[in-house]
Amino acid sequence: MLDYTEHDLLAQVASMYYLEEMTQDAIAAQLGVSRIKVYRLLKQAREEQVIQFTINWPVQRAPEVEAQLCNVFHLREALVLRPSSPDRSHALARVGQLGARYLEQILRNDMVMTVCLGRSTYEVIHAVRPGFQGHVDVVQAVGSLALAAPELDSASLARELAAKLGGKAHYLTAPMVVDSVEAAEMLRSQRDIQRVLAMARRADVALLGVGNLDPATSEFTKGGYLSANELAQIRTAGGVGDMSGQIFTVDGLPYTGGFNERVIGLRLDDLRAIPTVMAIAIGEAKTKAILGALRTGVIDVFCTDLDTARAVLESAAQTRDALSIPNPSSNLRTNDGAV
Amino acid sequence: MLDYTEHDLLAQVASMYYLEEMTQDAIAAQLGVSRIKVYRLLKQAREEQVIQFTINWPVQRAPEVEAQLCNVFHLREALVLRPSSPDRSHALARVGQLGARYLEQILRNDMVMTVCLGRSTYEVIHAVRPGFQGHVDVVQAVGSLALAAPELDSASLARELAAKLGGKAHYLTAPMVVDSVEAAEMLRSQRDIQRVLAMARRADVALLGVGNLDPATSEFTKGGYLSANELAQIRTAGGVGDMSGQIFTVDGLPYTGGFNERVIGLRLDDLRAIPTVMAIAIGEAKTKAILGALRTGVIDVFCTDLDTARAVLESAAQTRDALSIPNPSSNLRTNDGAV
DNA sequence: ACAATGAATGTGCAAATGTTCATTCTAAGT
DNA sequence: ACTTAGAATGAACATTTGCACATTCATTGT
Repeated sequence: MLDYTEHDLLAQVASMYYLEEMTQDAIAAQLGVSRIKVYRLLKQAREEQVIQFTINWPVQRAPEVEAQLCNVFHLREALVLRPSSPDRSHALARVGQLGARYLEQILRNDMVMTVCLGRSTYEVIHAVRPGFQGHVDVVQAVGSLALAAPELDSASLARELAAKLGGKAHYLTAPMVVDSVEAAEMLRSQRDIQRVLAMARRADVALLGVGNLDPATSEFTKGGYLSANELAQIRTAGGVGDMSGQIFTVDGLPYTGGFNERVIGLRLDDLRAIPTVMAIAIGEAKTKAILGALRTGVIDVFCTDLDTARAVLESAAQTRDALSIPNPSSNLRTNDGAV
Repeated sequence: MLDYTEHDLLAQVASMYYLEEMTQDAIAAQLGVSRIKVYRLLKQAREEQVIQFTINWPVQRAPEVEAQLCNVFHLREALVLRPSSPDRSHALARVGQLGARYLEQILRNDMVMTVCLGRSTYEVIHAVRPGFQGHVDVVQAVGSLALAAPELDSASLARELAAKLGGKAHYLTAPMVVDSVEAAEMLRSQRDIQRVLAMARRADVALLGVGNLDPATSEFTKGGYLSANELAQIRTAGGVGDMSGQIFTVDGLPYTGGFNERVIGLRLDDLRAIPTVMAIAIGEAKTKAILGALRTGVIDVFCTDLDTARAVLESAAQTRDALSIPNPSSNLRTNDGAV
């Protein structure tokens, strides 16, 4: 961590350069240091996120679709980004920003958050702006995964978010998945882990991504915890996606094929008890996974883009038709999502 | 205002330059435009605040002093910045940031804000980050002043803030001060002005600076509405400062020498009726003005730095001693500030 | 005491950026 | 159709920035 005077100097220099638009030479002269030093301070300021660049994407939301999602899946809030540019490269970053703004608005001093892992979660956390008034502690919701991209791990995410929210990070010092149920139980009985899990359960807000068990992209396979084969088996047995490492079926029921028990982290029931669970996911490839996730009844606030939202609603309607529930008006509260 | 595709382009370019750290040449090549165009888009992106630089100052507050201020002046909240660097040049910017974060936290969708003019107000508004979830309309609390720095005028401040909060700005199309009471009444009876003033009175949140009637720096003299002489007279007659153009005495009573009636804007009584009035002021030169301001009972939330806070508390204690109120423990609610 | 290691600082140059001015395009008026 | 004001563009140049490398400074081990 950065100590007060260092941090203050970085802030000072960054402010002069980026806000007052002074040249590095001018700053150097005023502070009585060499220009190259100013250059290095600026570099450090960016690295340490003492200065943050926030892009204000033009956000257009889709209130009709948001209302539909809320009705069909009993959500408290849905945030649907209406995309414009054909270029989809920034879609996740923009949805992340949408989620981050929502988060910023609901957080209050002394709340506790819990986060899991993944790119969606990362994007939200990254888009949260520092300078929060007050302190929010952040607890890891699941164990750590040896990932290709270490910044996407739940531990680093917890750290980054805690730094932005002026609170402490609490780490779950365990792997996300272990080899046997016994090993998992053993770990869970450890004092440290018990304490952190208990804290996570009492969190005010949880932030989750939805994984879709795709052998090509799943963090499970990348981390070496599941082979492509095992994943395929799980999918055959009805698993469609996961949140916080907990796999569920397309009906939103926990997967019973014996994987979830080996995960060290919050269970779906734990999540359901958290007052505000916010989930982010985009991509039509994730349609089934998202459908299952929304039906678990875990999610209170869901954040996505228009294409995904439409695909999910479409898919939900089809399933409903297949179950021959008559006339499912989107204005009536149906019971699909409840568990 | 910026239309969607323009805004999107600016965001795109800004993201490539500041986040992905591409050179202007590379961006130009990828988008198929000239480098110079990219340069201009970047410039525009900064001007329009499509990209924003947020400095993460290590903010240290002074809770003891905050509590004292709250007690002595019956404030709902006091925000006191504990300064570190001997360099005071950034003090106002940082106090502004402190105020802005507080604002961001209390604002809710569909609220209405009202703002006056001045550098302090400007700093707060400038530090408010765009991307607010929802809409907040902003109403001018006082008429416009022909200022040296037009960006400090209430009309431009209202515009900037409204843009950031995704709402409409409502302008009070009148000068701040007119030559006679009759002229003022005439103006106030105009439909337009009546409407806007009524709206300002019903605002949920007001943002004010505290002026100290210093001939050298007062916006009144700069705007040509008061000569240095007149100002001196007002000070002799007991006026110590102003908020929203309304002058008050060190006891927090409205100044009765006949200036306030010529101002087109919210009166102190109007302000007192607004649920949340936030005021910002720093500088030991403003001690007396701030003391009077706090005693008007108008202010709910006060934002300043440590030196100023101490000076004001000191000054308040002296006045109390002079009035020989015994044993003014700071833990007891005294009655100084009430009007 | 003396080398050795590594962090902090400075130099010089190539690359990137900002600015000015002339030119081209656009569109509205006569 | 021609003119003209004003915006958008681009070329050329001055300034600023980033970086590789050299140097100094402090610290630790022998």
